[in-house]
Amino acid sequence: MVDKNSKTWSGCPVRFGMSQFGDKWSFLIIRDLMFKGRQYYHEFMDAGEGISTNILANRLADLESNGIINKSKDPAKGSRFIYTLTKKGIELMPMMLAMMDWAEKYDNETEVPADFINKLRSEPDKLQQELLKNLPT
Amino acid sequence: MVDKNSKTWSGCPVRFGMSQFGDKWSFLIIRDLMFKGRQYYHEFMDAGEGISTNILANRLADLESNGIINKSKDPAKGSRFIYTLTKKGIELMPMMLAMMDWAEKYDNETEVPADFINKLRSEPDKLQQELLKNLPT
DNA sequence: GTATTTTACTTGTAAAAAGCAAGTGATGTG
DNA sequence: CACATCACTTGCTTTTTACAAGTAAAATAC
Repeated sequence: MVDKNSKTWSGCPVRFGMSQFGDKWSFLIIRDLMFKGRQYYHEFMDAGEGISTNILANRLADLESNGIINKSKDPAKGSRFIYTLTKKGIELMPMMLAMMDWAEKYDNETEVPADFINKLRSEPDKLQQELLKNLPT
Repeated sequence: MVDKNSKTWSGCPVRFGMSQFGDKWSFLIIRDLMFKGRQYYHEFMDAGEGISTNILANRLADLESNGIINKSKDPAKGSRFIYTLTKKGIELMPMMLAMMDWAEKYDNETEVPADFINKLRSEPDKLQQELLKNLPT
């Protein structure tokens, strides 16, 4: 029996994962950081998903609090912040790629480029290395 | 721009995935079916997670509607139903295993057996075959 | 054949979370 | 100094989740 009102839901990996990043907006933020090159609050806002400003702010705070993303002042422009994935966040990549692999099979209207999927299935480690290289640090 | 009020959120794999199974209770149901050998409504209720009956009923209906699980009458006892993963549901296993792999690193209180994790990392395909063999059909 | 139990829910309501629109404050620019 | 940019906060509404009680179909006991 777990105390479902506690925050971390330790013990079971699925339950723990859900408590750390397990709602759709968090998944989409991680997607944007990991694959879309987005790193500013306004870029998440402008991703076209329809998120509300208070929800975005809240999710970014949760992800930072859980150690999945890092928030720092933009040295070039002090009025904005740069969000990046931490090591803990970057290590979600295998799970994200597995989700994309699955979704490509079952979404009739997927927009994932065919060569991305081909590479994901034929050379997964190489694709992951390339994606990791593209991440800002 | 997507219509976030529509149900399927096609196009982006992460968004699509979230629309198909993307809330914590759905993940926990899939976990129970995939790894815990649970297949009846009362078994999900008794898993000790604290889910409400209307939420469980609603999530099972959604997962069935999305083609991820199958619901059928128990031939041995007509007053109950058997839930099983469909092919579409079973193919979520790589993602679930990747989530478990990640969680084992970051949950200080994980209860996953060490030999399960060792096998997941040293012989992932073999572990998956064994898990698949254990699933009811 | 009837009463009771089992199993899977449904219903009504309260609490919590999500979402909307407007507003605020720190920082930058002209 | 006025205005723009950027990242939120606030107050309120709507939706979802959770709680507790109730219902119906099927099985079991007698």
